[in-house]
Amino acid sequence: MKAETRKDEIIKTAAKLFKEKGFSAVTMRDLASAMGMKAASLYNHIKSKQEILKEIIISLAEEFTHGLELIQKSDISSIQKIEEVVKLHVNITSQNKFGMASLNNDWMHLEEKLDYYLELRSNYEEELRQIIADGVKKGEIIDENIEIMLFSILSTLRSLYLWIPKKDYLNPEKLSQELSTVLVKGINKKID
Amino acid sequence: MKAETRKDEIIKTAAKLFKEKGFSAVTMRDLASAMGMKAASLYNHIKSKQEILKEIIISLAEEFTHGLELIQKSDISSIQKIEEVVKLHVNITSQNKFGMASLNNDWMHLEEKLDYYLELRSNYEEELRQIIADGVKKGEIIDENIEIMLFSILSTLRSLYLWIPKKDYLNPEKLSQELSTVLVKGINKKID
DNA sequence: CAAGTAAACTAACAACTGTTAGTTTTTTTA
DNA sequence: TAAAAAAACTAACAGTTGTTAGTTTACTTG
Repeated sequence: MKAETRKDEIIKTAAKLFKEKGFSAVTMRDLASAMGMKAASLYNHIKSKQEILKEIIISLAEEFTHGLELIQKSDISSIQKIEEVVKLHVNITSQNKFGMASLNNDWMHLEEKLDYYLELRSNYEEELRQIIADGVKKGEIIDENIEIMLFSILSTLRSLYLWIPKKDYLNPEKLSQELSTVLVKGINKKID
Repeated sequence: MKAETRKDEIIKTAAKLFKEKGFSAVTMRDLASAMGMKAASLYNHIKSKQEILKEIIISLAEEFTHGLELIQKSDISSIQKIEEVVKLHVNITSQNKFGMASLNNDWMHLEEKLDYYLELRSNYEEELRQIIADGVKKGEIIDENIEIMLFSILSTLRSLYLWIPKKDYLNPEKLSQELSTVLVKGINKKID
Protein backbone atom coordinates (compact mmCIF):
# COMPACT_ATOMS: atom_id res chain seq x y z
CA MET A 1 0.00 0.00 0.00
CA LYS A 2 1.37 3.32 -1.08
CA ALA A 3 1.31 6.53 0.87
CA GLU A 4 -1.80 8.67 0.68
CA THR A 5 -1.35 11.59 -1.69
CA ARG A 6 -2.92 15.00 -1.30
CA LYS A 7 -5.25 14.06 -4.14
CA ASP A 8 -6.43 11.04 -2.17
CA GLU A 9 -7.16 13.26 0.81
CA ILE A 10 -9.22 15.59 -1.34
CA ILE A 11 -11.21 12.71 -2.78
CA LYS A 12 -11.81 11.27 0.66
CA THR A 13 -12.97 14.61 2.00
CA ALA A 14 -15.15 15.16 -1.05
CA ALA A 15 -16.79 11.77 -0.56
CA LYS A 16 -17.69 12.74 2.99
CA LEU A 17 -19.27 16.00 1.85
CA PHE A 18 -21.01 14.33 -1.09
CA LYS A 19 -22.64 11.90 1.30
CA GLU A 20 -24.02 14.72 3.43
CA LYS A 21 -25.48 16.93 0.71
CA GLY A 22 -25.02 15.22 -2.62
CA PHE A 23 -22.55 16.01 -5.39
CA SER A 24 -24.43 18.98 -6.84
CA ALA A 25 -24.90 20.78 -3.55
CA VAL A 26 -21.22 20.65 -2.59
CA THR A 27 -19.22 23.53 -4.00
CA MET A 28 -15.51 23.58 -4.64
CA ARG A 29 -15.34 26.27 -1.97
CA ASP A 30 -17.05 23.92 0.51
CA LEU A 31 -14.53 21.26 -0.32
CA ALA A 32 -11.59 23.63 -0.11
CA SER A 33 -12.77 24.92 3.22
CA ALA A 34 -13.05 21.36 4.57
CA MET A 35 -9.46 20.81 3.40
CA GLY A 36 -8.28 24.05 4.99
CA MET A 37 -7.33 25.71 1.73
CA LYS A 38 -8.71 27.96 -1.00
CA ALA A 39 -10.78 26.60 -3.89
CA ALA A 40 -8.20 27.45 -6.53
CA SER A 41 -5.58 25.40 -4.69
CA LEU A 42 -7.57 22.23 -5.22
CA TYR A 43 -6.70 22.45 -8.89
CA ASN A 44 -3.05 21.77 -8.16
CA HIS A 45 -4.18 18.23 -7.38
CA ILE A 46 -7.34 17.49 -9.32
CA LYS A 47 -8.48 18.25 -12.85
CA SER A 48 -12.10 19.10 -12.15
CA LYS A 49 -15.03 18.50 -9.81
CA GLN A 50 -16.18 15.85 -12.25
CA GLU A 51 -12.93 13.99 -11.93
CA ILE A 52 -13.42 13.65 -8.19
CA LEU A 53 -16.81 12.06 -8.69
CA LYS A 54 -15.46 9.76 -11.35
CA GLU A 55 -12.63 8.59 -9.09
CA ILE A 56 -15.02 7.82 -6.27
CA ILE A 57 -17.63 5.99 -8.30
CA ILE A 58 -15.67 4.11 -10.94
CA SER A 59 -13.14 2.60 -8.54
CA LEU A 60 -15.96 1.31 -6.36
CA ALA A 61 -17.94 -0.02 -9.29
CA GLU A 62 -14.89 -1.88 -10.56
CA GLU A 63 -14.25 -3.31 -7.13
CA PHE A 64 -17.76 -4.76 -7.05
CA THR A 65 -17.44 -6.11 -10.55
CA HIS A 66 -14.16 -7.81 -9.75
CA GLY A 67 -15.48 -9.24 -6.50
CA LEU A 68 -18.53 -10.72 -8.14
CA GLU A 69 -16.44 -12.28 -10.91
CA LEU A 70 -14.45 -14.21 -8.31
CA ILE A 71 -17.63 -15.40 -6.61
CA GLN A 72 -19.23 -16.32 -9.91
CA LYS A 73 -16.55 -18.73 -10.93
CA SER A 74 -16.00 -20.30 -7.51
CA ASP A 75 -17.29 -23.82 -7.06
CA ILE A 76 -19.92 -23.36 -4.35
CA SER A 77 -23.69 -23.58 -4.11
CA SER A 78 -25.99 -20.76 -5.22
CA ILE A 79 -26.94 -19.94 -1.66
CA GLN A 80 -23.26 -19.82 -0.74
CA LYS A 81 -22.63 -17.50 -3.65
CA ILE A 82 -25.30 -15.17 -2.37
CA GLU A 83 -23.74 -15.30 1.05
CA GLU A 84 -20.43 -14.32 -0.54
CA VAL A 85 -22.12 -11.42 -2.31
CA VAL A 86 -23.42 -10.23 1.05
CA LYS A 87 -19.87 -10.35 2.41
CA LEU A 88 -18.61 -8.46 -0.61
CA HIS A 89 -21.06 -5.63 -0.06
CA VAL A 90 -20.51 -5.51 3.67
CA ASN A 91 -16.74 -5.39 3.25
CA ILE A 92 -16.62 -2.78 0.50
CA THR A 93 -19.20 -0.64 2.26
CA SER A 94 -17.41 -0.90 5.60
CA GLN A 95 -14.28 0.44 4.00
CA ASN A 96 -16.02 3.11 1.93
CA LYS A 97 -18.75 4.48 4.14
CA PHE A 98 -18.84 7.78 2.29
CA GLY A 99 -18.11 6.87 -1.30
CA MET A 100 -20.99 4.42 -1.38
CA ALA A 101 -23.42 7.33 -1.13
CA SER A 102 -22.08 8.79 -4.36
CA LEU A 103 -22.20 5.42 -6.06
CA ASN A 104 -25.85 5.10 -5.15
CA ASN A 105 -27.08 8.64 -5.61
CA ASP A 106 -24.77 10.67 -7.81
CA TRP A 107 -23.85 8.34 -10.66
CA MET A 108 -26.09 10.32 -13.01
CA HIS A 109 -23.70 13.23 -12.77
CA LEU A 110 -20.90 11.24 -14.30
CA GLU A 111 -20.39 12.57 -17.79
CA GLU A 112 -17.83 10.82 -19.99
CA LYS A 113 -17.83 7.75 -17.76
CA LEU A 114 -21.59 7.46 -17.43
CA ASP A 115 -22.01 4.82 -20.12
CA TYR A 116 -19.18 2.76 -18.71
CA TYR A 117 -20.73 2.91 -15.26
CA LEU A 118 -24.15 1.89 -16.55
CA GLU A 119 -22.58 -1.04 -18.31
CA LEU A 120 -20.81 -2.23 -15.17
CA ARG A 121 -24.00 -1.88 -13.21
CA SER A 122 -26.21 -3.76 -15.59
CA ASN A 123 -23.63 -6.52 -15.96
CA TYR A 124 -23.49 -6.78 -12.19
CA GLU A 125 -27.24 -7.11 -11.93
CA GLU A 126 -27.32 -9.65 -14.73
CA GLU A 127 -24.67 -11.84 -13.09
CA LEU A 128 -26.49 -11.78 -9.79
CA ARG A 129 -29.75 -12.59 -11.57
CA GLN A 130 -28.00 -15.57 -13.09
CA ILE A 131 -26.81 -16.82 -9.73
CA ILE A 132 -30.38 -16.69 -8.44
CA ALA A 133 -31.81 -18.33 -11.57
CA ASP A 134 -29.28 -21.15 -11.24
CA GLY A 135 -30.30 -21.63 -7.63
CA VAL A 136 -33.94 -21.91 -8.62
CA LYS A 137 -33.12 -24.41 -11.34
CA LYS A 138 -31.07 -26.54 -8.95
CA GLY A 139 -33.83 -26.46 -6.33
CA GLU A 140 -31.81 -24.51 -3.77
CA ILE A 141 -33.92 -21.39 -4.07
CA ILE A 142 -37.70 -21.08 -4.02
CA ASP A 143 -39.50 -20.80 -7.31
CA GLU A 144 -40.71 -17.24 -6.75
CA ASN A 145 -40.36 -14.23 -9.04
CA ILE A 146 -36.64 -13.90 -9.70
CA GLU A 147 -36.84 -10.16 -10.25
CA ILE A 148 -38.36 -9.67 -6.84
CA MET A 149 -35.71 -11.73 -5.10
CA LEU A 150 -32.98 -9.89 -7.00
CA PHE A 151 -34.48 -6.54 -6.18
CA SER A 152 -34.97 -7.31 -2.53
CA ILE A 153 -31.44 -8.53 -1.97
CA LEU A 154 -29.81 -5.78 -3.98
CA SER A 155 -31.85 -3.01 -2.35
CA THR A 156 -30.78 -4.17 1.07
CA LEU A 157 -27.14 -4.47 0.09
CA ARG A 158 -27.09 -1.11 -1.68
CA SER A 159 -28.54 0.59 1.37
CA LEU A 160 -25.85 -0.73 3.70
CA TYR A 161 -23.99 2.58 3.46
CA LEU A 162 -26.82 4.29 5.30
CA TRP A 163 -26.85 1.85 8.08
CA ILE A 164 -23.34 0.56 8.74
CA PRO A 165 -22.11 3.92 10.08
CA LYS A 166 -24.85 3.89 12.73
CA LYS A 167 -24.08 0.38 13.92
CA ASP A 168 -20.39 0.00 13.40
CA TYR A 169 -19.94 -1.81 16.67
CA LEU A 170 -21.06 -4.82 14.63
CA ASN A 171 -18.02 -6.31 12.95
CA PRO A 172 -18.24 -7.14 9.27
CA GLU A 173 -18.13 -10.88 9.78
CA LYS A 174 -21.00 -10.98 12.26
CA LEU A 175 -23.01 -8.49 10.23
CA SER A 176 -22.58 -10.48 7.02
CA GLN A 177 -23.60 -13.67 8.70
CA GLU A 178 -26.70 -12.25 10.38
CA LEU A 179 -27.73 -10.40 7.25
CA SER A 180 -27.40 -13.55 5.17
CA THR A 181 -29.61 -15.37 7.63
CA VAL A 182 -32.35 -12.77 7.31
CA LEU A 183 -32.11 -12.54 3.53
CA VAL A 184 -31.94 -16.28 2.96
CA LYS A 185 -34.23 -17.66 5.65
CA GLY A 186 -36.59 -14.71 5.97
CA ILE A 187 -37.93 -13.52 9.29
CA ASN A 188 -40.73 -15.90 10.06
CA LYS A 189 -40.29 -18.59 12.63
CA LYS A 190 -40.31 -21.99 11.07
CA ILE A 191 -42.24 -24.81 12.59
CA ASP A 192 -39.43 -27.27 13.25
CA MET B 1 -61.04 14.73 -5.52
CA LYS B 2 -60.51 18.33 -6.56
CA ALA B 3 -59.21 19.54 -9.89
CA GLU B 4 -55.47 19.74 -10.38
CA THR B 5 -54.18 23.28 -10.02
CA ARG B 6 -51.28 24.76 -11.92
CA LYS B 7 -49.29 24.54 -8.71
CA ASP B 8 -49.93 20.80 -8.59
CA GLU B 9 -48.66 20.45 -12.14
CA ILE B 10 -45.50 22.31 -11.27
CA ILE B 11 -44.89 20.12 -8.25
CA LYS B 12 -45.49 16.98 -10.27
CA THR B 13 -43.12 18.11 -12.99
CA ALA B 14 -40.54 19.12 -10.41
CA ALA B 15 -40.73 15.71 -8.79
CA LYS B 16 -40.00 14.10 -12.13
CA LEU B 17 -36.95 16.29 -12.67
CA PHE B 18 -35.79 15.86 -9.08
CA LYS B 19 -35.84 12.12 -9.56
CA GLU B 20 -33.61 12.36 -12.62
CA LYS B 21 -30.94 14.71 -11.30
CA GLY B 22 -31.66 15.45 -7.67
CA PHE B 23 -33.07 18.64 -6.14
CA SER B 24 -29.85 20.64 -6.22
CA ALA B 25 -29.06 19.97 -9.85
CA VAL B 26 -32.47 21.07 -11.13
CA THR B 27 -32.69 24.80 -11.75
CA MET B 28 -35.83 26.87 -11.81
CA ARG B 29 -35.11 27.44 -15.48
CA ASP B 30 -35.03 23.66 -16.06
CA LEU B 31 -38.37 23.37 -14.34
CA ALA B 32 -39.87 26.30 -16.19
CA SER B 33 -38.69 24.89 -19.49
CA ALA B 34 -40.28 21.52 -18.71
CA MET B 35 -43.51 23.39 -17.96
CA GLY B 36 -43.27 25.38 -21.17
CA MET B 37 -42.90 28.73 -19.45
CA LYS B 38 -40.28 31.17 -18.17
CA ALA B 39 -38.68 30.79 -14.74
CA ALA B 40 -40.20 33.96 -13.36
CA SER B 41 -43.70 32.73 -14.18
CA LEU B 42 -43.33 29.86 -11.77
CA TYR B 43 -43.48 32.36 -8.95
CA ASN B 44 -47.10 33.15 -9.74
CA HIS B 45 -47.84 29.70 -8.34
CA ILE B 46 -45.18 28.76 -5.88
CA LYS B 47 -43.32 30.65 -3.16
CA SER B 48 -39.86 29.22 -3.66
CA LYS B 49 -37.89 26.23 -4.86
CA GLN B 50 -37.75 25.10 -1.24
CA GLU B 51 -41.52 25.11 -1.01
CA ILE B 52 -41.77 22.64 -3.90
CA LEU B 53 -39.45 20.21 -2.14
CA LYS B 54 -41.36 20.62 1.12
CA GLU B 55 -44.69 19.88 -0.57
CA ILE B 56 -43.33 16.74 -2.18
CA ILE B 57 -41.62 15.32 0.87
CA ILE B 58 -43.84 16.29 3.78
CA SER B 59 -47.08 15.13 2.21
CA LEU B 60 -45.52 11.74 1.48
CA ALA B 61 -43.99 11.44 4.93
CA GLU B 62 -47.34 12.20 6.52
CA GLU B 63 -49.06 9.67 4.32
CA PHE B 64 -46.67 6.97 5.53
CA THR B 65 -47.09 8.01 9.13
CA HIS B 66 -50.84 7.90 8.89
CA GLY B 67 -50.83 4.56 7.11
CA LEU B 68 -48.61 2.96 9.71
CA GLU B 69 -50.78 4.28 12.54
CA LEU B 70 -53.78 2.46 11.11
CA ILE B 71 -51.80 -0.75 10.77
CA GLN B 72 -50.36 -0.40 14.24
CA LYS B 73 -53.69 -0.33 15.99
CA SER B 74 -55.39 -3.00 13.88
CA ASP B 75 -55.95 -6.34 15.54
CA ILE B 76 -53.82 -8.65 13.41
CA SER B 77 -50.65 -10.71 13.87
CA SER B 78 -47.19 -9.18 13.64
CA ILE B 79 -46.47 -10.92 10.36
CA GLN B 80 -49.76 -9.63 9.00
CA LYS B 81 -48.83 -6.12 10.12
CA ILE B 82 -45.59 -6.39 8.21
CA GLU B 83 -47.51 -7.57 5.17
CA GLU B 84 -49.71 -4.50 5.51
CA VAL B 85 -46.63 -2.29 5.71
CA VAL B 86 -45.42 -3.82 2.47
CA LYS B 87 -48.76 -2.98 0.87
CA LEU B 88 -48.58 0.54 2.23
CA HIS B 89 -45.19 1.12 0.62
CA VAL B 90 -46.14 -0.51 -2.65
CA ASN B 91 -49.32 1.55 -2.90
CA ILE B 92 -47.83 4.91 -2.00
CA THR B 93 -44.82 4.30 -4.22
CA SER B 94 -46.99 3.19 -7.14
CA GLN B 95 -48.89 6.45 -6.97
CA ASN B 96 -45.81 8.61 -6.40
CA LYS B 97 -43.09 7.15 -8.58
CA PHE B 98 -41.22 10.43 -8.76
CA GLY B 99 -41.78 12.02 -5.38
CA MET B 100 -40.38 9.00 -3.59
CA ALA B 101 -36.95 9.80 -5.00
CA SER B 102 -36.98 13.18 -3.26
CA LEU B 103 -38.21 11.62 -0.04
CA ASN B 104 -35.28 9.22 -0.09
CA ASN B 105 -32.50 11.41 -1.40
CA ASP B 106 -33.27 15.09 -0.97
CA TRP B 107 -34.74 15.36 2.50
CA MET B 108 -31.53 16.97 3.76
CA HIS B 109 -32.31 20.04 1.66
CA LEU B 110 -35.47 20.73 3.60
CA GLU B 111 -34.82 23.76 5.73
CA GLU B 112 -37.56 24.85 8.13
CA LYS B 113 -39.30 21.49 7.89
CA LEU B 114 -36.18 19.36 8.31
CA ASP B 115 -36.66 18.72 12.02
CA TYR B 116 -40.29 17.82 11.51
CA TYR B 117 -39.36 15.38 8.77
CA LEU B 118 -36.65 13.76 10.88
CA GLU B 119 -39.14 13.33 13.69
CA LEU B 120 -41.68 11.65 11.42
CA ARG B 121 -39.00 9.39 10.05
CA SER B 122 -37.60 8.28 13.38
CA ASN B 123 -41.09 7.70 14.75
CA TYR B 124 -41.86 5.59 11.72
CA GLU B 125 -38.77 3.48 12.22
CA GLU B 126 -39.48 3.12 15.90
CA GLU B 127 -43.05 1.93 15.33
CA LEU B 128 -41.91 -0.62 12.78
CA ARG B 129 -39.18 -1.76 15.16
CA GLN B 130 -41.88 -2.26 17.77
CA ILE B 131 -43.98 -4.38 15.44
CA ILE B 132 -40.98 -6.62 14.82
CA ALA B 133 -40.05 -6.80 18.49
CA ASP B 134 -43.62 -7.79 19.35
CA GLY B 135 -43.47 -10.52 16.73
CA VAL B 136 -40.30 -11.89 18.23
CA LYS B 137 -41.77 -11.82 21.70
CA LYS B 138 -44.90 -13.67 20.53
CA GLY B 139 -42.83 -16.27 18.71
CA GLU B 140 -44.04 -15.31 15.24
CA ILE B 141 -40.71 -13.90 14.15
CA ILE B 142 -37.26 -15.49 14.48
CA ASP B 143 -35.09 -14.37 17.36
CA GLU B 144 -32.47 -12.70 15.19
CA ASN B 145 -31.04 -9.19 15.47
CA ILE B 146 -34.04 -6.88 15.30
CA GLU B 147 -32.04 -4.01 13.81
CA ILE B 148 -30.97 -6.19 10.91
CA MET B 149 -34.49 -7.33 10.17
CA LEU B 150 -35.76 -3.77 10.40
CA PHE B 151 -33.01 -2.50 8.14
CA SER B 152 -33.45 -5.22 5.59
CA ILE B 153 -37.20 -4.74 5.25
CA LEU B 154 -37.05 -0.97 5.23
CA SER B 155 -34.22 -0.82 2.70
CA THR B 156 -36.17 -2.94 0.30
CA LEU B 157 -39.36 -0.94 0.75
CA ARG B 158 -37.58 2.39 0.47
CA SER B 159 -35.96 1.31 -2.78
CA LEU B 160 -39.25 0.40 -4.42
CA TYR B 161 -39.31 3.74 -6.23
CA LEU B 162 -36.31 2.66 -8.28
CA TRP B 163 -37.83 -0.55 -9.29
CA ILE B 164 -41.58 -0.19 -9.67
CA PRO B 165 -41.31 2.05 -12.75
CA LYS B 166 -39.30 -0.62 -14.55
CA LYS B 167 -41.77 -3.40 -13.81
CA ASP B 168 -45.10 -1.70 -13.71
CA TYR B 169 -46.79 -4.50 -15.54
CA LEU B 170 -46.92 -6.07 -12.09
CA ASN B 171 -50.03 -4.82 -10.35
CA PRO B 172 -49.68 -3.56 -6.78
CA GLU B 173 -51.60 -6.45 -5.25
CA LYS B 174 -49.48 -9.15 -6.85
CA LEU B 175 -46.29 -7.25 -6.18
CA SER B 176 -47.14 -6.76 -2.50
CA GLN B 177 -47.97 -10.41 -2.09
CA GLU B 178 -44.84 -11.71 -3.80
CA LEU B 179 -42.62 -9.22 -2.01
CA SER B 180 -44.08 -10.20 1.35
CA THR B 181 -43.35 -13.82 0.57
CA VAL B 182 -39.71 -13.08 -0.14
CA LEU B 183 -39.25 -10.81 2.87
CA VAL B 184 -41.07 -13.09 5.28
CA LYS B 185 -40.09 -16.54 4.09
CA GLY B 186 -36.71 -15.74 2.61
CA ILE B 187 -35.47 -17.23 -0.60
CA ASN B 188 -34.23 -20.67 0.38
CA LYS B 189 -36.24 -23.72 -0.41
CA LYS B 190 -37.64 -25.35 2.70
CA ILE B 191 -37.49 -29.06 3.14
CA ASP B 192 -41.19 -29.85 3.37
C1' DC C 1 22.81 25.94 -0.23
C1' DA C 2 21.03 26.25 -4.83
C1' DA C 3 17.56 24.59 -7.84
C1' DG C 4 13.55 22.41 -8.64
C1' DT C 5 9.16 20.97 -7.39
C1' DA C 6 4.90 20.79 -4.74
C1' DA C 7 1.37 23.31 -2.88
C1' DA C 8 -0.51 27.14 -1.36
C1' DC C 9 -2.11 31.96 -2.49
C1' DT C 10 -4.81 36.39 -4.75
C1' DA C 11 -7.59 38.07 -8.27
C1' DA C 12 -10.60 37.53 -11.63
C1' DC C 13 -13.64 35.53 -15.37
C1' DA C 14 -18.01 34.34 -17.56
C1' DA C 15 -21.80 31.72 -16.81
C1' DC C 16 -25.46 30.51 -13.96
C1' DT C 17 -28.38 30.75 -9.62
C1' DG C 18 -33.02 31.87 -7.25
C1' DT C 19 -35.81 35.55 -7.07
C1' DT C 20 -38.19 40.27 -7.59
C1' DA C 21 -40.52 44.13 -9.89
C1' DG C 22 -43.31 45.69 -13.16
C1' DT C 23 -45.99 44.76 -17.35
C1' DT C 24 -48.79 42.39 -20.77
C1' DT C 25 -51.71 38.71 -22.23
C1' DT C 26 -55.22 35.29 -21.50
C1' DT C 27 -59.09 33.36 -19.16
C1' DT C 28 -62.98 33.59 -16.06
C1' DT C 29 -66.81 35.80 -14.05
C1' DA C 30 -70.68 39.07 -13.31
C1' DT D 1 -68.91 42.85 -22.86
C1' DA D 2 -66.64 45.04 -19.12
C1' DA D 3 -64.16 44.04 -15.01
C1' DA D 4 -61.51 41.07 -12.37
C1' DA D 5 -58.43 37.52 -11.72
C1' DA D 6 -55.04 34.28 -13.30
C1' DA D 7 -51.02 33.42 -15.64
C1' DA D 8 -47.76 34.51 -18.61
C1' DC D 9 -44.02 37.79 -20.00
C1' DT D 10 -39.30 40.96 -20.08
C1' DA D 11 -35.60 42.74 -17.63
C1' DA D 12 -32.76 42.78 -14.11
C1' DC D 13 -30.64 41.98 -9.43
C1' DA D 14 -27.09 40.34 -6.30
C1' DG D 15 -24.85 36.36 -5.11
C1' DT D 16 -22.67 31.95 -6.35
C1' DT D 17 -20.60 28.64 -9.47
C1' DG D 18 -16.38 26.03 -11.49
C1' DT D 19 -12.28 27.28 -13.21
C1' DT D 20 -7.96 29.83 -14.99
C1' DA D 21 -3.82 32.77 -14.79
C1' DG D 22 -0.18 34.33 -12.53
C1' DT D 23 2.40 34.62 -8.21
C1' DT D 24 4.32 33.43 -3.76
C1' DT D 25 5.66 30.24 -0.16
C1' DA D 26 7.28 25.82 1.60
C1' DC D 27 9.50 21.57 1.12
C1' DT D 28 12.75 18.16 -1.12
C1' DT D 29 16.79 16.87 -3.30
C1' DG D 30 21.44 16.97 -5.63
